[in-house]
Amino acid sequence: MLMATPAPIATDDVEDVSAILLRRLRLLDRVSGGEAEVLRHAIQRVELVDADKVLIAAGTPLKRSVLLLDGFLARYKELPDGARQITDIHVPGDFVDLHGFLLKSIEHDVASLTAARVAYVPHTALTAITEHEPHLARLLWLTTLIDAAMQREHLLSIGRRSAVARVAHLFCELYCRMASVGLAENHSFTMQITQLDLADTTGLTSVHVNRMLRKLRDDGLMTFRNGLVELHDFTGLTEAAGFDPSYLTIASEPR
Amino acid sequence: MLMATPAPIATDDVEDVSAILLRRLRLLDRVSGGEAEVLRHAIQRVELVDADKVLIAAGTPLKRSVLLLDGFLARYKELPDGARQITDIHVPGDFVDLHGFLLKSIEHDVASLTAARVAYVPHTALTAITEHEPHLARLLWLTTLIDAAMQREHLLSIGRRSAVARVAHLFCELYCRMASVGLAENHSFTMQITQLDLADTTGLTSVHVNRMLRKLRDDGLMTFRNGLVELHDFTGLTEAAGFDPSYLTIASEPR
DNA sequence: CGTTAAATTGAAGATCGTCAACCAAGGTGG
DNA sequence: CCACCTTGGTTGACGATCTTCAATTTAACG
Repeated sequence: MLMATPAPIATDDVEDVSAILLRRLRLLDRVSGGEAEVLRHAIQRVELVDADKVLIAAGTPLKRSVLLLDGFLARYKELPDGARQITDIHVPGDFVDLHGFLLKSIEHDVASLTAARVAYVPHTALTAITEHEPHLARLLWLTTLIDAAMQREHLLSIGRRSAVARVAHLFCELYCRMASVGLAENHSFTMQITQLDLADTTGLTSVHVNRMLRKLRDDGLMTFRNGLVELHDFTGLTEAAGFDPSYLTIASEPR
Repeated sequence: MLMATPAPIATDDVEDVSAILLRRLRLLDRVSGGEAEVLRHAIQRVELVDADKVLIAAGTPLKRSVLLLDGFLARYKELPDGARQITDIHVPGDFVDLHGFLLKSIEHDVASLTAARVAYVPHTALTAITEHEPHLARLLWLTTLIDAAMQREHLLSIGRRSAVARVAHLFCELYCRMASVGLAENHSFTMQITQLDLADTTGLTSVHVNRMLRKLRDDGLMTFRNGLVELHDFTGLTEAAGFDPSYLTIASEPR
């Protein structure tokens, strides 16, 4: 993962690039060697992007989709008055705008929250997968459905949870997602995003997020400082959040 | 559609049953005669349900998916304290829990808001479509992606819009969706849901929804009484809502 | 009619936002 | 090398929006 202190990043190791996606898909179902090979060939180019760059502007016609390898991306919508709502925060291994494959253009922006490394998959390759690899196609479809499940949990948070619970819930979810791809352990991970990003995700103001983080810190549940997330009392945090990860961990049955 | 005053409902006209889904899909792309035939055979049973019935409880293993023919269904999540958040309101023609096909079980409940008529599609038929009808499979996938796009707009509403705007936006969206399947015209449609349902959708209380409806009525924008929705000043309402329907009307390109 | 669910309105209070000031850290240029 | 500039974080005071509580009205229905 990208560190606060610069770390060497391989930019063209395609083998490694497909690995994180495979790891993700294999949490959902068996992926055959042939399918893995098809995925490997579908991934075209690797690019580095700085923090706070718009990768995809709403409405742009799309011919390829973005796979996130390192760093954090966000999808968000904006109101005329400038208010921003982040609908999804993406972690490495996420097929960020796979839905753009069939939507042809997306109605929201995609931007980097931190420096990031991404790969591109042309839509022609995805069409071919739906034509010749139905099982793999179902798995890719499934990843977009899990995205939607996370959006629904997000709706529950913003619509019905208190401000503290929203912030706590977000970190519970991010920890689980990071851990599932091997980027978090011991209830800790690094994430160089701002409190304003958290506010735009939780539907709060940065001022209020700051107060809620302070409360969580005072209660000994977690800290978030300098991009380091530490969940000191994970059980207590999940209770404060009303967090139940079942929407993330899908029962493993053949698809 | 189901009326306040009972209307005759055909319960076994399978031809008619596939028609509303076809109409929906044909808004998105060309559907061949062969594909239409496959869909017709995929639809198995038609059932009537009363208002306020849980059709699918969260976590139940699923072997079939629900197609809504008449009336209104909702998908929602609940908090331990009983607070409810509706994530999606479904209108006739919606493939309500198509995502249950690959998720195998869904993490939220599906219930009827009004009396409704539904049809079932077995998952074996859907698997067959992904195996033998890739283009049709892409169209079905696309409908789940449009659901997710509506959820994102919903997130923007709850996270960043004022209470009046949220209510106004919801009715703008429902009108457009009803009109697209021929169930609304002249900026009016019938919908026998309660103000509590609206509250659980918009993340407000029923008391506050009531006040916002009053404001919209006083401003001459719309009325909602006895299940009759009338958008007296649609332009004004879209302005109050910040409504832009582009997330619903997908550019028609081959998929 | 009597009963129930839903809508309506008022009054009071809590949560969260706004405004404003200040601090800390890191980068830049004179 | 250090002033200074920018970005992000922190805190307090105050106010607005929305919730809560409660009472009353309306509508639907046997």
